[in-house]
Amino acid sequence: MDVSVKGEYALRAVFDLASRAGAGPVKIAEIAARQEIPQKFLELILAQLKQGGFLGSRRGAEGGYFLAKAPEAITVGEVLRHIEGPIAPGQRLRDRAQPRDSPFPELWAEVERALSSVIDQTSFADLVARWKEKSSRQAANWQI
Amino acid sequence: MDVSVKGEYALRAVFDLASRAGAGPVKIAEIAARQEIPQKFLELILAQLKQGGFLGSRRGAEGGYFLAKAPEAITVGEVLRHIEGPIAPGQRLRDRAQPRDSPFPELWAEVERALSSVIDQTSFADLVARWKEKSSRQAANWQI
DNA sequence: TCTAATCTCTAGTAAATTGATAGAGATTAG
DNA sequence: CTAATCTCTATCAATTTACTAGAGATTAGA
Repeated sequence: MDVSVKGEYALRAVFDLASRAGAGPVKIAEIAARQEIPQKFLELILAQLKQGGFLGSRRGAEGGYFLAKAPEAITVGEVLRHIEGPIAPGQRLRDRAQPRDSPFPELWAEVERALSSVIDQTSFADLVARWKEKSSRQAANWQI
Repeated sequence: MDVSVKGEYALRAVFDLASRAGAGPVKIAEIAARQEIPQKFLELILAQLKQGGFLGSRRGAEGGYFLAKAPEAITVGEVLRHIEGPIAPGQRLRDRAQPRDSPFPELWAEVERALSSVIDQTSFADLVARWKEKSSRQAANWQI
């Protein structure tokens, strides 16, 4: 019921790119350093995110990765589902037998709705906005 | 981000006992058969649930397991957390480095609140009530 | 007191998943 | 050309997951 390290790395990477959207390709090595992600591991994750349509890339010198869509158009839920597979609980036993009329499928549906109300409603533009908000408040405190 | 098979078995077992609350000990073999859980695996799960204070047991002939509290006093969240460990996301990297002021801790907190609003507010008494509701509606349909 | 029925405790284990690492190849800017 | 990057394929150790095995302890009832 938690998010894998890989999933969290993926979110951080997309966030990193979202906070630099429009400024050209960003090198894997830069993202790895800033977000403290093992570089070779990050390479695999970025490739998977590209294959999922979230990122674009350019090879060669001055190459790197960039968002394939606007930050407003990418949600946390989409990225997480693409990296982690189905997020909803109650899936592991869905193929196996389950006793006739159990109350659990309904419960899992409720859980999924609750989860979705957060992760599918939060875009990377939202995350960047909140992060800038917080940074500026901290800066204000420093003044005092 | 899903519930383990073990976790779902645990919920089913507690549900099974909740739907028979007050009627004396229930044998592992019965629960295993009704809920379609491998018996030897279920034994371990029930022992863990007992150790968590959810169940009581009696050994020997006519022995079995029973709820240690009223069904109203046991929530899905409690059982799940006891079997699965922390349910909240964003925990895997909590010890390792994370970049200064990231927007994710706040996001994980939101996710946890959303999750909690379902699993910590749903008791096994609720589950049994919903299940009886559904059963009686189905019975009504059969009449027609 | 016997005995059959149960829970209990300790081990073990095959398969899958996780979180990486290694290195050669393809592509591009300058 | 060449240095800088992304890309592709393999490999791998550690951990977790979902079980199974079997002997031991306890209890109800005859």
